[in-house]
Order: sequence, then structure tokens, then C-alpha cells
Amino acid sequence: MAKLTIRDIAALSGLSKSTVSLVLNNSPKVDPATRRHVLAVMRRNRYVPSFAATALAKGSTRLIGMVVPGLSWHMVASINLGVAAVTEQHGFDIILYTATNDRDYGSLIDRVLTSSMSSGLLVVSHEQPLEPLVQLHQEGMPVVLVNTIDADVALPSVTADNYDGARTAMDHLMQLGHERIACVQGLMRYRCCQDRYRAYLDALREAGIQPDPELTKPGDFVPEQIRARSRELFALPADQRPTAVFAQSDVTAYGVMTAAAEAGLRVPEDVSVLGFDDIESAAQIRPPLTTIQQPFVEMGKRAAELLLSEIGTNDDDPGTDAEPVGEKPSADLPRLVMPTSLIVRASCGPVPVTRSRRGRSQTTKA
Amino acid sequence: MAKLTIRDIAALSGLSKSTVSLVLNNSPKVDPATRRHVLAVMRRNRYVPSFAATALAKGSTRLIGMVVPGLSWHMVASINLGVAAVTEQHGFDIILYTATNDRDYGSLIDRVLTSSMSSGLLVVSHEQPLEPLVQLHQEGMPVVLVNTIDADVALPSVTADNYDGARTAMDHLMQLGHERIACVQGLMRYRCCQDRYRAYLDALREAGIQPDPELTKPGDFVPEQIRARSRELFALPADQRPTAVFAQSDVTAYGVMTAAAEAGLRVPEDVSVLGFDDIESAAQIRPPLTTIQQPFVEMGKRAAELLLSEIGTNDDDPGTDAEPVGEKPSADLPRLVMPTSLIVRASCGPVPVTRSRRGRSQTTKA
DNA sequence: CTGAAAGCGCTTACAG
DNA sequence: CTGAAAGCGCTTACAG
Repeated sequence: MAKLTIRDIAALSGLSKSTVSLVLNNSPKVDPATRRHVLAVMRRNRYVPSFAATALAKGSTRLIGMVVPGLSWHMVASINLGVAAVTEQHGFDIILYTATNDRDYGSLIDRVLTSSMSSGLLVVSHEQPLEPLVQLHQEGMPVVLVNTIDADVALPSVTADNYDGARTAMDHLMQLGHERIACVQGLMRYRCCQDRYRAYLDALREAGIQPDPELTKPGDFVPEQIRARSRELFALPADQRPTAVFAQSDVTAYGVMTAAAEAGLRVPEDVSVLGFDDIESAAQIRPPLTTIQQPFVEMGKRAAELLLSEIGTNDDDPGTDAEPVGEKPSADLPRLVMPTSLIVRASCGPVPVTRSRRGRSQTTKA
Repeated sequence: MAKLTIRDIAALSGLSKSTVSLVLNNSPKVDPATRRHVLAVMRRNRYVPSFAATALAKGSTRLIGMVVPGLSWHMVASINLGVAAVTEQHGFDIILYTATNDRDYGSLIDRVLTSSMSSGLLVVSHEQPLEPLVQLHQEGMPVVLVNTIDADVALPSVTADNYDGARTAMDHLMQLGHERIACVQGLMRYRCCQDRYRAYLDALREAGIQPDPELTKPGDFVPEQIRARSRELFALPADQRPTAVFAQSDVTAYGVMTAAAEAGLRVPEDVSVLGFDDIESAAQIRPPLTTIQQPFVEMGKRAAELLLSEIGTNDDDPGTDAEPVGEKPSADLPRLVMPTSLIVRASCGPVPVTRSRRGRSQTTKA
């Protein structure tokens, strides 16, 4: 019952450790019959090579670190599903770092990365500084950012096309006849929120509509804040009130809907509400939320593939200090931007008839 | 820039590897001044011991495996938060196994466990057979089940008090005057669902109400199914229709609410709906859902503590085959059952007046 | 195609 | 309190 080692397997199969090791590593140099025999012995004895010994000898592990900002987000769960699917396929396991605060994040950088515990790092959007990661990456550690929160960093990344998603959202709303469209923003220090807001503005302008600053409200992803700001929106005189609201996340949309209900407004009859993310409950709430779906699972997959390929190429040791690495022009960095999709459900409808031809104080230019 | 080893640190500080190692392991035998010096050298050079080498030499890792059933569940996210909080405190990291299908689960057993990659295993409710785990545990591998789906297994576990939670839910409903209370069940092969259902039945009976089989509907956690079965409930003649529904999960409750809306019934005016879990969106939907909260984060913490203590005691090697381990009487197994809480929101109200004094075909006994 | 030997970077008795 | 040496379980040239 004591753990078997390669030596035991060697003895049991009447061969040397070397040969057993070659079998373990799928070397073509080993005789097929021998290989089969060894494999059988290993199976019969439920032999599994020591993870630590292999890692030490090979100088690398089949482990990738995944840094996530607390798992309460739908996003993280879905991304992980994608990541797990591909890492598993390649025999890699995931070390999960739930960095809920700055402390763990800081220690992580040293601990994980330098100890060569993981051969690569997947970092899901979080608020900590990325410079240490950039440096690590330049020193040869594979790193991929998923859904990064920051603007451009010199790191490979996979993100959703937030700008295009928001444009699609706005197009949908405008096709329904809406012109007085409000925007309840998320955390504007996040790149994704900036992109979504820029799209909101551009969509309006390109349709010849001058955005009304009063229709932009900061929600900051904080429920109370979202609700309070939405109330302001719905307290506007009837002819200034928005006929539609673009919420920068589904949860934000929930807050908007609550405020609408409190104001005695029906969704979508009196006001349309459109979200972003397509979290699980979006289809469950009343009315089901029309929203922009982010392809999180797919993003996770692509990110894992990217990371694994980086690890692959990095397999042959970079060698001496002599030749400087990390001079990569940032143009070389893979930057995947994944398309989003509009999920039409019931929270958006045509602009109310009584409003469709008048009261557009979101001044029309043309 | 090449990775530093203990040898380098030894050289840099003018000492032997042994002494450096002792410092690394906080041995009291080392001179305080020496220790400070070595520590300084390590810090200055950003030295981090090789994870693999340490693991090999010590024969154990500071890694625990966490097996989860796909991360789309609120539950898993919260449990992980708790687990991460305590493992981190003890310098342990988490290997995440997302077992979405039987295949990965099977290979996992061999791979993870025998390779001594992780020193313990945390298994969050999943559907695969637990026997292999029981065996592993008896062979000395620390294993803790969180929110296990099965009935009693000979493994330490942490679960929520599902029975009591459901009783509390029923009490709340009955205090509001409800007697015709329906139950939309989850997956009845899960222990938690059985417990909740048993509580439903008991609560009714102890109040002298004979449960009406027609008011029990299988939802199986499948949205379509939930909605269809709920529709049947609301299609009953007015005097047989339930005035309240106990849904075995929040998502189930969403389905019930949707069906109610479709049937033109208002929540809670015409029918009360009560859930179980308290997922994030429960507070966001309209009306906010009254539900039973499961203390997932806390459960994660307790489970991690349990596991870590198992690992701790197991630190001294079990030794030879000679003395049989695993004879533990199952009474010894820690089985934590955590209390739930009733979260009162707006989805439950008093029984409709027109119904309160009549139409109780859920026959009263006394 | 197979084996003997050195080495991966630590830890741990054992001396001193 | 510190150092020399063996060992953890693999892998990897190098011979043969």
C-alpha cells in the first residue's frame, strides 16, 4: 500500500528505471513489446509517477495558475469552465488563486511565479497593478490576461468586444425607435466600461442625436447607487424621461428595472431596459432581460490555448542571460477580441406611441 | 536572472545549504543573527524555494485539491471564497478540478490522489460515486465532503441544515396563514432535496394538515420542467390552487414566479413564493425573493479547517503496512451541519383574504 | 533498444 | 549553532 516508485515498477517488470522512465515519457526508442509490458505492470499496480519528482527532474510542472477576483461573478465561473476544458485536454491542472485583496495578490507574484510552481499564469480581470506581470512575462513566464480591466498593457490578452457589443445594443434600441436612451454606467475606470460608454456616445451621435448629459448616470456596479441614479432618471418630466436605458451590466439592469417598477413604469411598455453580460438569471427574471452576451466560456478556452502555446514554445529553455529576451515589439502580442451577441428577450420594446413623435429633448441634429 | 537555488543563497551568505534550509524551515536551532542575515540575503535576491524540490524532499505539498461540479453555481463560488480564505492563511494553495463529466472525475481519482500532488481533497457536491474517495480516506488521504449530495457516506463532511431550513421556511409560510402550500422539488436523488421535502411534509402534518399529493411537483432543477409543473399548479380550480409555493431552490422559485405571472397571478398578493439558497440575484428580482440562505462561505471555511486539521494530524507518516489504519468507527467522522437563515423579502405575504377561511382541500385533520 | 550514473533543489538525520 | 552527506523519485545524456 506504500506508494510505488519507478524503482518498484522497474523491479516488477525486470527492467531498469531508465527504461521505465522512457516508457513514461512516450519515448519512441523503447521496444513496443517492452512498453506494453511496462504499461501493464504500471496499470496493475495503479502506479502514478510522483508529481514532485517529475517536476523537479523536468524543471517544469503541468500546472497553470489562474488568478481570479473572487468567484462570485458569473464571468469567472464561465471562464473557468472554458479554461478547464482545454487545460484538461493537455494534461494540465489549474491552481486557483482567489485574490480577494491586495495582500494575496502581492505575495502571489513572488510565491507562485518564482517558485516555478506553475508554468504559466492566467489572470482574470482584477484591479491590481499589472507591471509585475509584464516584467515576469518579459523574463519568459507565459502570462495571459482574460477580460483585463486595464487599458493596453504589454501582455497577451483575450477580451470581449465591448465596443461592438454596446453598439449592437444601441442599434437594437434605436431600431425600436428609441432616441432618448439613457446609460447607467459601470465602473468607469474599467476599460470595458469605457468602451461600452464610448459606443453609446458614438451610436447616438452617428444617428444625429446629441447625447444629453442628464441621461448618463454613474452606477459603479453598486446596487444602491444604481437604483438611486435610476430613480433620478424616472423622476424626470415625462417628456424628458428616457424611453430606454442601456445598463452596462445585467445586474445594473436589474437595479434599473427595480427603480422603474418603483416609479410605476412598466418594462418594456413604458421603458425598455437592455443589459450586458447575459448572466444566468437574465432569462429568469420578469421580464426576461434583453442583453449582450459575452462569450466567457469561449474566452476561457482561447486564453488557455494561448497560454499553453506560450508554454509550449517556452519549453526549450531560453538559455543564458547573454541574449536579451523580452524585446518583443508589442505588436507581436496576441490580443484576441471575441465577438459578443445580442440576446433578444422581452425587456425591450418599441418606443411608447405617445412618445414616439414628440418630446425628444435629446436634441436631434440633422 | 537565472533562478536562484538554495546553494546560491548559501554561497551569498557564506553559510552551508543546511543552515539556509533550517532558516527556511524556521528551525529554532539557528542563531537569530544568522537567521536574520540569511533572510536578508534571500529577500534581497528575491529567492523563493523551488516548489517541486521542497515537495519531493518533504514528501508532501502545500496543495489541496478541490473538486467542483462546474462553476456555474453560486454555491461553488461562495464555498471557494471560504476555502480560499483559510487555505491561504495556512500557506496552502488550491488545485481546482472542475469535473464536468465522469471521465475527468475518474481519471482524477488516480491522478491527483496517488501522485501525492495534493495533501488533501475537498469535494464539493457532485454526482460521481464516492466509494473511491472513501477508500482513499481510509488509506490515509484526508478528504472532506462539502454539501454532499449523497446520503451518509463514511467521510467527514460539511453540509447545511436542509431539514431545519425547510422547516423554517414552512413555519414562515404557515405563520402567514398559508395551509395550501405546494412544493416544487429539486432533484430528489440529492440528499438535500430529500431533507427539504421531508421537512415540508413534517411541517404540514405537525400542523394537522394532510399533504395533498397534487401539490407536490417534480422540478428537477430544470427550468422548462419547473415552469410546466408550476403551470399545472396554477391551473387548478381556484379553491384547490395553492396560496403559497415552497420552491426547493431560488432558481426553481424563479420558474414558479414566471408561471404565476403567466397565469395572471401576482406575487405575493395572489400567491406567495419562497426559495432556497439565497443566490445573488434573489434580492434583485421583482419581487425580491424570500428565501432560506445557505451559509456557503462559512461552509467553505469550516471544510477547509477540517481538511487542514486532518492533514495536520496526518503529517507524521502513518508508517508501515503493519498496523491497519482506517478502522475508524464512522462515529468518529466529523459531520458539520451548518444552520441556515430565513431571509425575509417581498415574495411572501399573508394568505389572500378570499381564501383564508375556505377552500382548504389540503384536508385539515384535527 | 536498454542500463548505469549524475543531477534536479531541497530536507534531514548525523557529526562536530 | 553549523556543516557534510545521503536521499526524496524522477529524467537525461551517455555508453553499450
